[in-house]
Amino acid sequence: MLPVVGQPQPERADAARNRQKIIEAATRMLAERGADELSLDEVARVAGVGVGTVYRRFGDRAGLLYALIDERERRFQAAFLSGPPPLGPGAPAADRIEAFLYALVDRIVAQQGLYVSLEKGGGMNKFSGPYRVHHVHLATLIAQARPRAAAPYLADALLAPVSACLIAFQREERGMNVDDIKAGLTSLTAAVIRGRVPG
Amino acid sequence: MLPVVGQPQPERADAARNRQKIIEAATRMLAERGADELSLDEVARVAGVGVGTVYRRFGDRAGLLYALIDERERRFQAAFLSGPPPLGPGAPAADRIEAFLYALVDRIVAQQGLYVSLEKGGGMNKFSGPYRVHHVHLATLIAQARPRAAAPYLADALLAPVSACLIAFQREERGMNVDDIKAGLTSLTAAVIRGRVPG
DNA sequence: AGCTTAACCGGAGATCCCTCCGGTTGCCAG
DNA sequence: CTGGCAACCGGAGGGATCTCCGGTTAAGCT
Repeated sequence: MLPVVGQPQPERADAARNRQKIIEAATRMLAERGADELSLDEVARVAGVGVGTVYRRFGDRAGLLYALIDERERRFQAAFLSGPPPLGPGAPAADRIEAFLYALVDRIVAQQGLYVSLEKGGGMNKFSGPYRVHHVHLATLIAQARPRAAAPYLADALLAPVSACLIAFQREERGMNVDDIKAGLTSLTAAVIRGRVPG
Repeated sequence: MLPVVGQPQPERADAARNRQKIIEAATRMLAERGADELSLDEVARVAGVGVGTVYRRFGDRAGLLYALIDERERRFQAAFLSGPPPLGPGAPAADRIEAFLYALVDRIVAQQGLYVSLEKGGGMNKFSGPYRVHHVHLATLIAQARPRAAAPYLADALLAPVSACLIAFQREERGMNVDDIKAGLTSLTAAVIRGRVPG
C-alpha cells in the first residue's frame, strides 16, 4: 500500500475511477471538517458510490486515511532516502537521525488530527506501512553511528516518542510546544547516539 | 478513577451492587474470550443490567477495562511507591528506573490482549489514569539520577517504548521475546540515565 | 461484434459504542 | 413512619465501522 511498491494487480478502469472519486471526496471533507468527523458512510455518499466500494478499495478506515497522506509520505521517503542532507545522504548519521526525527514531528504537527485518528483506530496497523520503512531507515542510521548497538530495538525506542497521540497530549495537556518536543528528542538522541548524557 | 483516590461521592447500595455484578461478568467473559471480543452490550446482558448502567458506572469501554486491572495496578503502585527495593525506595535511582520499566513490561505481557485493547480504543485516554502516576514517578527518579536533565520529557520518552501495541508487535511480528525487550530497555536507560553509551 | 468470466458495484444489515430520557428506588430528614 | 428528592435504572435509538451477496459491467479472446 504505502511502502513504495507498485500494485501487482492493475485496477479495472471503473475501479480506478471510483478510487479517485473517493479520494477527492475524502480530501475535500477532511479539509472542511476534522479527521475525526470523517465518516466513511458519508464519504461514500459524497463520492457517489456505495460504502462497500470504499471498503473494497481501501480495506478499512485506516487504509483510506493512509491513502490521503500517501503522496506526502512518498515525498518524505524520497527526501530521507535520496534528498539533500542533513535529511538525505551526505551528512553524519547522527545528524541525519536528528533531522529525520524532526521531520517526523513536523509531519505529525502539520496534520495532527489525521495522524491521531490513524493511531487510534486499529492499533496494530499503526506498524504496517510507513512505520516499517521508517524503522529500517532509522535502524540503518543507528547501525552506522553505533555499530555495536542493538539498532533495531533502539529504532523502535526512538520512534515511539514520535507518536501522534503522545505529541498531541504533550502539546494540549502538558503545555509543550514543538520546540520543547524537538529539544527533548535532541537530548534523547544525544544520549543514545552521541554519548552525550543529559544534565 | 485509578490514580489511587477515594471516591468523593459514596455510591448508593444498588449502584455498588450493580458495579460488582458488572465487574464479575466482565472478568468471567474476559477469561473465556479475549479482550477484543468483550462487547459492553453483552457484558450488560450477562450481568443482568441495562447497558446504560454500565456506562454510568464506568464512563466508557476504557473505564471498564481499567476497572478490571485496578487491583493489580493498585498493588503495582504500592510496590514502586513504598515496597522493597529495587522497585521501591532504598535503591539507586538508576536501578529503580530499570526495575520500574521491567515491571511495566511484565505487567503488559501478563495481560497483553487487555492492554492492547486499552490502547486501541480512545487513544487520548491512554494518558489518563495510571499513565500520569507512572510519569510523575519516573520523572522524579530521572530528576534524582540526572538533576539537570529534562526529566518530564525523558519520562515520556522512556514510557513510550513500553507500549502494549509496540510490545505485541515486537513479539509477534518481529520475533522478539521478553528478554530481548528488556535488554533493549536496559541499553536505552543505560544511555539516558547512566551515561553508558550502547555499542 | 459477441461471449465469457472475473472483477466490481451497491446497499441492506450485523455489530458495536455510547447517549438520552421517562420511570423507579434508595436514603435521609422530619 | 413517611414524604421528597437526588441518584439510579433500563433500553430504545443514533451513528459509526465493516461484511455479505445478488446483480452488473469491464476487459480480453475469438
